[in-house]
Amino acid sequence: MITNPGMDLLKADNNQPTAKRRRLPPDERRQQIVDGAVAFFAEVGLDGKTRDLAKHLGITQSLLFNYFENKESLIEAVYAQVYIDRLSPEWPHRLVDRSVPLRSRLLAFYNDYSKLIFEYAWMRIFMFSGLAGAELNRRYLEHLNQMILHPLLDEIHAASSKSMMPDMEDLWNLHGGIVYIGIRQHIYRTPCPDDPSLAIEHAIDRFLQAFAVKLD
Amino acid sequence: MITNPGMDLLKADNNQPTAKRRRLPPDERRQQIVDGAVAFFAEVGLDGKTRDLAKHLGITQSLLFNYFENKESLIEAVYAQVYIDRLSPEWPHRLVDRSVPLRSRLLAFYNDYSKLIFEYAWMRIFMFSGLAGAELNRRYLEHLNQMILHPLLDEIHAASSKSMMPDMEDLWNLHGGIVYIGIRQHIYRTPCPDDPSLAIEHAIDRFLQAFAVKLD
DNA sequence: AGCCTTATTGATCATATGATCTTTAAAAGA
DNA sequence: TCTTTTAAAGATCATATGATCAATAAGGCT
Repeated sequence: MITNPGMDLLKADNNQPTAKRRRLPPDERRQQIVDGAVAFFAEVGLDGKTRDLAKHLGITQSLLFNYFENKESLIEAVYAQVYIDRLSPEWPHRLVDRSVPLRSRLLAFYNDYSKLIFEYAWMRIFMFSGLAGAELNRRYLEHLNQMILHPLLDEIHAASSKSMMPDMEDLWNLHGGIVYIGIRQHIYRTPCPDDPSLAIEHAIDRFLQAFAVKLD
Repeated sequence: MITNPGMDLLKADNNQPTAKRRRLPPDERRQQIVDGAVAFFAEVGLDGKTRDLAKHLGITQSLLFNYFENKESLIEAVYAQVYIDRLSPEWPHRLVDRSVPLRSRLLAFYNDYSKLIFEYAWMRIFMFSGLAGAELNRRYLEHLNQMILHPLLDEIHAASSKSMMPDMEDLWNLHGGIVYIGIRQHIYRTPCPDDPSLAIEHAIDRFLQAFAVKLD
């Protein structure tokens, strides 16, 4: 990586000889550390080293421990920052609002949801913590199951022909096919459509068509 | 974890006071180390410590460096073991064999493929190495794309009605929805069907139905 | 049984890493 | 301007970790 004199801030390898010591209000500094930690751990994983994070932030390593008791509690703060309010509380209601066509509700939800999760930091930290066995992931997925997918299944049942009814596993398949776009993009870094909304729309339409829900 | 006097071999915390030193032929020992390393790194990630691996294997840490120059080359061997021959070379031919109904080919392929990849070590090491940015992953996915998905798209085009033709992104959606079962199972360790073949069958049928391929 | 080869061990090194603590200086108030 | 507070830096510690190497003993051979 070549040192770029124009973009000094937030670069990992900050070669600035004497970056003047800056005093920030504790809350502000703490938030800066958490934001930096989210980006940093999303990049290198939760085993990332505190010295590297500090360099990335342009502060000393010891300062981190002024704001967090230990590395574990720093990662807790990262989790909190990333997981909090991912699932907008209005969706459980909007999804069952039958004054809106089911297809529209599904499209609106997944376009909204994909904007939230198809994000570098979220996608990767979710995967890192999942691999690490974090209870948080299972809680999140259970919450998604209860608050979103289960109500959604009822809605599709209500709208589908009696001969072909989806079960929860079918719905997870729809969900997984959509989420997989984000995995390809941010985990595998493989070529992906810039805008996933068309692929999402097609996936939803195929799903509804299979259960004889009319596409209006 | 309780020490179980019956199952002494391969336990991580091997409390056996004096496990007699055993001499193995180098090839055999090397293979034992690779196998253990696959299981170990799949469990804890590629940042797993060599001392822990050695304990897991019931050998000394220094012995590892007798068989591998350094940790990196050990991980290379793990990659090789896990990635080699995952994609059976006969599939590119079987998938385009039009003497067999398309649906049957798809079902056969994904039932076969899912058996290969819905495996703890494969799934997790693929994800760990993907997150680490390993070039191997992209190469694998590109290979999958060229050898499997692209021919498959042609087959579906040949069998589908002219009005609705899937594109590559649709096919990735089918693929992703299926792979996601393995992710739920082995990455998130979330409740999953014991046998994924029914879910796979349904996903394939929905897909084919959407493109007016007759389900015989 | 005794010897020889070499697989395996145990001790050890250099560096990396999380964490602590004393010292320094930025910014606010008098 | 001087003082005071405390955010931030710098030095340092204890342990962890990848890697090395001389010493040991398992197992084959005569």
